[in-house]
Amino acid sequence: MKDSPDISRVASLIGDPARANILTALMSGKALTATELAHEAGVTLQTTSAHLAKLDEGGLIRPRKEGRHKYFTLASEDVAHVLEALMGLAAGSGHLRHRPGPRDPELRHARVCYNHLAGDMGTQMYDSLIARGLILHSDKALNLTLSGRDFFTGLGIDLDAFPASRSPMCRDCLDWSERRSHLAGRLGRGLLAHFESTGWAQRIPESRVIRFTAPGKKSL
Amino acid sequence: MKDSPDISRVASLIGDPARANILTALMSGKALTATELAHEAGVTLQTTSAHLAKLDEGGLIRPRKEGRHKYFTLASEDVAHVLEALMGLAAGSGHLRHRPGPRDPELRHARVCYNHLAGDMGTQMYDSLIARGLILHSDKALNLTLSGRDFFTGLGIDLDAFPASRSPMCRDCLDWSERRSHLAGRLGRGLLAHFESTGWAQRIPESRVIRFTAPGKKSL
DNA sequence: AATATGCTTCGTTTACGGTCGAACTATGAA
DNA sequence: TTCATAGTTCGACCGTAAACGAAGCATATT
Repeated sequence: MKDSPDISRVASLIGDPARANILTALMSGKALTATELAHEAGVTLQTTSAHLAKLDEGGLIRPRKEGRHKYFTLASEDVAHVLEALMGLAAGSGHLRHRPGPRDPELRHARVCYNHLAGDMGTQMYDSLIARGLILHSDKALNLTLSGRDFFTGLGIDLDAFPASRSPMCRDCLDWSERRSHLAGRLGRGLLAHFESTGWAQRIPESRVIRFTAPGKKSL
Repeated sequence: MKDSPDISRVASLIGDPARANILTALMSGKALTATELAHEAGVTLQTTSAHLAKLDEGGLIRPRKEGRHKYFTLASEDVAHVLEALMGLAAGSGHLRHRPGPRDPELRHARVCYNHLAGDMGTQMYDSLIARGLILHSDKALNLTLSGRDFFTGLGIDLDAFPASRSPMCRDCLDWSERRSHLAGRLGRGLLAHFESTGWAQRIPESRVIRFTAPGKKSL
């Protein structure tokens, strides 16, 4: 009767509106403080503190103390993956009670999904990388090819400089808006960081929208 | 402030223990009646009826009236995908309060995940199919190759006989136990059905365990 | 030291939702 | 028709947890 992992614990954590807002805000990949998250969630700091404690205890977020601030990030890419999948369901199954405001088309076009590029631009880039043989779907997961390695180093991206965390180099993540894969993983994060540092793209503050500049559009 | 789809609605639906049990039971892919689900969930029929109404209203399950019975199934593969992803989080993030009972290793070895094969056997089969060039990762998704088409028809599986639903022919779905991809989609369902009809495998009643017979093990 | 800022803990209130008993509807069997 | 089984609806109860005010720590800044 109790054979599968206990879904309801995690799901009920995400199920509270305030906590869902917190997690959605953290999908940007930026580390946010408790007060910032309180503002995002629309509740006071006290209740936010309680929520953050529960999310931490549930393993969904990871705290980091820095001076008198406490920064929070999502605990892993798996969490981000689950959240995107849930957004897909929520967007599909009616109940999209956010009327398509002015920023919505921009969100579908290009947005940040836990520090990598998502939306229409994200899936286009993913397709292009596959078509040019720079990344490859091997047995189990996505892998970087040799020519891909050359390509990215030629672009001025130092692949070995990435922190050697346990997260894979390449990973696919599916969009709730496009319902197709885009590139995640260390390479996905590195690419977006590169776009920003070269001025090809910039994040719009207080949202997940990414806007590409004119020179940035020629990269495809 | 309200730019992404509303996650909390869906998540809170899954967040209730009784409903989570119901959804987990439906992961077997079999259509179950309200009373069966009530038994699964451990609550009375009245409350189950309320839960089922909410799950239906939320678009997670789909009812089907058959005589005086009412059968329920998951609404789509996307729902199953989200549930598996949640199981992955729940299994990873501590709190696996189901002590590894006798059936647990069997579950990790081979189980049914919304009518297709999952677990160790599932990912092995997936890898083997890819390695032999029978299915291919193209731009966006998984595709059946021509040689794959021949192979399966040679095996006695009539691909065109599958109901031409909107769900894709091939699809990858990731395991909570193996943390790797296995084959889903119409082909995945068809293969498992084929295994059962030829006597290579059989489902263990009242669980998601699949047990392979001796002749079935030679198929790899 | 003194003050300010960021966050946590405590205690209380409040409200929402899960639960079941009992009565009602619907479909099938005798 | 009558009885039985499957499911729904209603109403009331109850528990839990979300929310905030107020006070308590902790880490800066002056």
